[in-house]
Amino acid sequence: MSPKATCAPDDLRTSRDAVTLSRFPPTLCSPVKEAGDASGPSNENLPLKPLTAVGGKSSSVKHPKSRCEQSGQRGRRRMKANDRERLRMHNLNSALDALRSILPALPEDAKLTKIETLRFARNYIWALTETLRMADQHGHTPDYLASDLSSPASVFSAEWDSVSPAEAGYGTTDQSISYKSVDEASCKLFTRDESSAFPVTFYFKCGESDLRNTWHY
DNA sequence: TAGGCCATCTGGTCCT
DNA sequence: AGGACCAGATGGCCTA
Repeated sequence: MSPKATCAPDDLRTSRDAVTLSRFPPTLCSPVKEAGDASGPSNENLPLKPLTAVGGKSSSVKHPKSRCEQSGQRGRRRMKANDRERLRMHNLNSALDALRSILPALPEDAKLTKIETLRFARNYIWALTETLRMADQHGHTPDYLASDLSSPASVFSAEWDSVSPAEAGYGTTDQSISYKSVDEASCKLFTRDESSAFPVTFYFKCGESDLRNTWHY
């Protein structure tokens, strides 16, 4: 984006020290009403974390006079902007949590980081798409999965378990996940149909590498 | 203790 | 004018 400006007005100029000294819990500088007003229509049930020290998670920092305490329109605008930004990031984190929830479950205490979640999701979607493609090649694509294979977004993992064998007319398609580490996991997809091309095991990666260059089964 | 991750503040830019 | 989005900066927490 744009380079940072270095010519802010004196009253708002941000030296490192100034920024540091300005950080303290929003509760101390943001009227409750304003924090609520900053929310959009979908924020009421957003579980806001306890307000913490600015720039950190502890409340043990001192709270010297900061920009937040400035009076005047500019200070109020900045406070409202901070509230909106905080809310925006909370919404972003909620979306990431929702994404984590539909990815194969991780072992306890192995929550994916943000970047790992995005990379894992990308590779997982790709692997599922490959699975469908292979099943299609072997003539084992149930109707309910025979959607447009070029559109991975139309495939939801929940669907694997959502149709009974009788409904689908095929062996049950299922998956089991095992993790070698947070960075690498294998996903075994199989059916009970003996003649099927399954089981197939995909190796997922959460790291930087492109799954399409490294995957195997 | 260093490094990774995270939440938050902040100012700039773009859009409505 | 105000809101959304973005990236830089900063400090706290956690772990190897």
